[in-house]
Parts: sequence; C-alpha cells; structure tokens
Amino acid sequence: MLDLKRKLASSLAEQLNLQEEEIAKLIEIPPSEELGDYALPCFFLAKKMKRDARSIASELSKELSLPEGFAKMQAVGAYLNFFIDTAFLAKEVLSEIMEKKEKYGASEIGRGKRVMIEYSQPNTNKPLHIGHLRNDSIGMAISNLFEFCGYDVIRANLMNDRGIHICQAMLAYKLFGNNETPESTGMKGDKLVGKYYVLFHQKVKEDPKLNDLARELLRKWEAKDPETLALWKKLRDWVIEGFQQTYKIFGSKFDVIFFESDFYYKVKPIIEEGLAKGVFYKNDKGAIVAKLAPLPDKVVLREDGTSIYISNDLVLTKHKIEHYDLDLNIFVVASEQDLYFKQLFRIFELLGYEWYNKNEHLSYGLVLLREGKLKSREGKVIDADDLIASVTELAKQEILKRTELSGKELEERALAIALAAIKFAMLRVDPKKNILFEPEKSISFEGSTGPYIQYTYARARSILRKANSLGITYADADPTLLTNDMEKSIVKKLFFFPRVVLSSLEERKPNLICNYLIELAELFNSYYHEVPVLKAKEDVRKARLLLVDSVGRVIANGLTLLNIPVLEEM
RNA sequence: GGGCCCGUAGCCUAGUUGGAUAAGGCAGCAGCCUUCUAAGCUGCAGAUCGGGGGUUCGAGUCCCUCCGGGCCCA
Repeated sequence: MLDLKRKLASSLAEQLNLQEEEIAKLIEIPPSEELGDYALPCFFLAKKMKRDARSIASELSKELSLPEGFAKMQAVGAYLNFFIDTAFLAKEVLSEIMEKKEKYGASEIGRGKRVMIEYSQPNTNKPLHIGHLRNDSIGMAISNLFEFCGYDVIRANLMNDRGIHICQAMLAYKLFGNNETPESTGMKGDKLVGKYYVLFHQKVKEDPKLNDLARELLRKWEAKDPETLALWKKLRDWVIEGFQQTYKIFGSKFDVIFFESDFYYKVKPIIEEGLAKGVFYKNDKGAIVAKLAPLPDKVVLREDGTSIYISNDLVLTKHKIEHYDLDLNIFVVASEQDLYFKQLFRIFELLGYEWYNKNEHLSYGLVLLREGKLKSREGKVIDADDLIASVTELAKQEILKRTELSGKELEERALAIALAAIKFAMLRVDPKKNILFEPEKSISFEGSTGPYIQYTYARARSILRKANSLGITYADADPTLLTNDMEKSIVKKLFFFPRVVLSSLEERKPNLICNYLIELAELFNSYYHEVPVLKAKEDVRKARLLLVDSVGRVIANGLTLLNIPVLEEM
C-alpha cells in the first residue's frame, strides 16, 4: 500500500533531525484541497525554538526538499503545506486498483488471527424486527471488514430458545392455539408463534394466573417433561424456519449457530469454581451472586436454582474461546446490555482466565420509534419482513417509472435496491447513536442513501459497457493525462480507500465506509456531469475510462464490505 | 439515588482523534434531460457546534459543572 504520509514524515524527520513518529502524529490534512494535501503545523517548532511559527513555516518552505510523490510545498500562516504529485499518484493508485481488483483496500494485518463475531441473537418466540436488522447489518459489515483485513472470521448466531418468554408463547398457543400450524394458517412460523406471545401478554392482564401457569411450564421444561419438550421443539422449529427465510432475503449469514438450550444447564462447574475462588457468594436468600465491585453485583443463579440469562454466556463464552481457539470474541449487542457485558467479562477476569480480555462488546444504539422503544410483547415493533417487503414495493414502483422490467428481474432488482436503502440507513450512523426510525422518512432512495451509491456504480458501469460496445480499450491508458481538478480529487479519494477500511475496522465503525462512499459518489457524479468521457480525444478518453473503471471497482468493494448488493444497471 | 451513552441548521448526519473559513443529505426556493442513466447535477437560503466555566498559541473535539434525550442497575 502506497503510504505518502509516511514518506513525507520520514523525509521531514530526517531533514529536521526529529523522530519520524513525532512528525507523523503532527501531519494532518488541510480543510480544503486548495491549501494542500498534507500540512505540518509549525506551532511545536515555535515552542521549541522560541520563535514565531509563521516565520518558521515560511523559512522551511524554502529550505526543505520534497520526497518522491510530492510536487510542491507552500507556507500559509503557521502551516507548511504539501501538494501531492498527482500524476505520480494517479499512476500508482490506478494501477494498484487494476492489479488488486476486488482486493483493493484489503490488508493482511489480521493474518493468523481468528475472531468470532456473534450477532443477531434472536429469541425464538417472535419474529425478527428492525432492531435485528441494525444488528445484522453491523455484524455482517464488521465481519466482512475483519475478513478483508486478513482475519480468520467465524460468524456466529445465538438462538435464545429457552426461558420464561418462550414458555409464555408456548402457553398461549397451548390454551388458545387450536393446533394451528404454519401450513394451516399460511403464516410464517415465527409470525405464528409471535402472535401467541403477544396474545399471552393481552390475556395475562385479565387473568394474572397465566403467569403462574407459564412458570409451571418452565419448570416442566427444565425437568424435561416429554410433552412440554415436544411442544417447545415444534414451536421453536417453526420460528427458526421463519428466521432462515428472513436471513436469506436480508443476506445474513452464519458459520455456526449456538442454542442457549445446549449450554445454559452446564453452568454448575463454573458456579462451583466461582464459589471456591471467592468470586461468588451465596446471599441471605440463597441466590449465588458475583461480587464485582466497583460494578454492581450480579446474580448468577437464582435462589430456587433455576438459571438466568447469564448462565448461557458463562458457559458459551468459555466454550467459544477455548474450543475455537479465538484471538478475539466479539458480541454485537445493543447498548442496553453495556453493564451486562462489563459484568460478564469482569467475572472471567476475577476467575483468573487469562483470555478474559479477548472479549469485546460491540455496543450500538437502539432503534427507537416516535412512541419510544420497540415493545415486542405489545406487538409495537417494525417487523423485519414487513419492512423489507414494503421498501421493496417502493423500489419496484421507482424501477417501473424508468424501465419496463418485469418478472424475476424486476423482483431481484427491487429487492437489491430495498436492501441497499435499509442497510445503508442502518450503517451510515455512528453505531453508538440511537436511530429514530420514522417509517415514511427514514428509508429513501435519494441523497445520502444506499441506492444513490448503487446508482453511481451503475452509471460508471454503463460508460464502460458503451466503450466496450464501441470497441474502445484502455489497458494502455496513461493516468498522467488526468489533469483536471475533479480528476485529481477523485484519484486522491481512491487513494484513501485502504486507510478508511483500516480505521473503519479499528474503530468498529462501518459508518466510515458509508461516509467515504457518499463522498466518492458525490465527486464522481459531479465529474460525470461536467466532463465527457467517451467524447474526449483518444488518449484522454482512455485515461478517463481507466478512472471510471477504478471508481466503479472501489464503490463495488465498499458496498460488498457493507453487504450491500451491487447492480450493473438501475 | 448511582452508572454508561448521546446532544452540530426545522429534520437526519460528517467532522481524518486538539488545528486554518464547521461539511453533506432531507425538507424549502431558483435552475439543468434531442449529449456516457435526472435514483442525478448546479445555485440560494439555513449554525451563538445544548448552556456556562476551565486547560491551550489554538476547543465541535480534552477537563469540570449544569440542562435535555436514551439506556441500565438497586
């Protein structure tokens, strides 16, 4: 990877007799391109030399010599500004893109390291909702980023398939379900079971005894009562079948799926270990509690001996790290669980597992509605399938405004555009921030959206198709002919892609890729309007085609990282 | 009561980790399709960066405090 900043830093360090690291930290990018491509603020020298920063900058601009890849330097105020040799850059960057193709931007920093990324984590008593779509979007994008940077990635899902909420749905089905099935009702299995979960919470308001019955059902389930287990399995399989359909449409993929029911009950040895090591204690009611000061204490086993949610993670986390030999174990879970994960990781630290710091909670904000939080027990959610379907329908209408596609092609393109709109909306925001989701406003196809990026790619590809049909080739293009300002800006933008990929990974912020793609698309669309490609004279035309090709490839690489489909035509 | 996260134009967001004139999109207004796709482009208008203090040559960015929103714990 071409690293001009490092080149500059090392050259300046040598000439100024300073540490390269020190200089590299100071070098920054000026607020506007007219000022330069890199800048060295001279305040630190002013302090050192007890002189005015402005005069130092202006003096240095006359004395220093430039490393390869730079064309000019200029003092402006207290800043010493450097201009990249854009002809050099165009040659380097465009040939790197054409050589590495779909690997442009990739790296090997994770070579030999294995990371597991757990996301989605649905409860098997109700359908997936928009919160899962944000979770899956982030989980997939982060997984792709790790993979792109050379890590061995295991994408994991965890089905929360046990507990009182599962039994509540089971009970309502048992009492009011009339043996309905997905086949008999034509409903997706997750929708059918979800209906009874909501029904439970309606009925229990009139008849609080249902709570006791649900608890009774949970006890029977834990005691492996055959009839209860059969009902549980039947409903669970329906729900999971429904999830699989949604995952397939949305593009969520998993290498391994864990089930809470396979792990939670194996918690005993860890409980005993914790008691023996003095990390856990039995409180006056008889519950087992982890002592985590300064964090709040955490109950790990109820007084009646029944398991709670953390039982599963106590067992499963150990299993994951030890069995899969992980270097990093990431949980993509919403920010409401921030304290929970601090407590979980702290327990492993106190128990003395040296791998405790391989765990990471990738926390992200909630998707909120105008009315507040999603509440699935009241049925107050935005259903994932419904959202995808309605956005796909909107996309279809847009397509029909401009083409005469039909049948399978129409369906596929509409879905691709809908997914771009939804995923981009979920990913372009800093993961830490809550998203206020307003059905009519939040999903759009214009402006800073997924479809806008797809459209930009399709435009680039359209030019290349036309060139191809006219028999124009550009393998021998000369990138140094890209001399207008927009072309230079685009080349610089392309040059930055690998750096954006790295910061996006390191900061766990897929939104950096989104911002980058928006900026690249804006540059390219302006260029598209102002500068004719195919009408230019032969040698310039070739250079421009090479640029168009490169822009297309980088957009495609970015969209692929975000798990957003790329469209050749729109 | 305690803890964590967020606050940038009417709305949604950037802001390269403390630097130069705070940048886009939506909504609004005015333009641009016999020319490589108008899901686009160009221009106008819109910001005391939640308030106040502090650190610094320099603060949207760091520290303190208050206010507002979200989440969690007891």
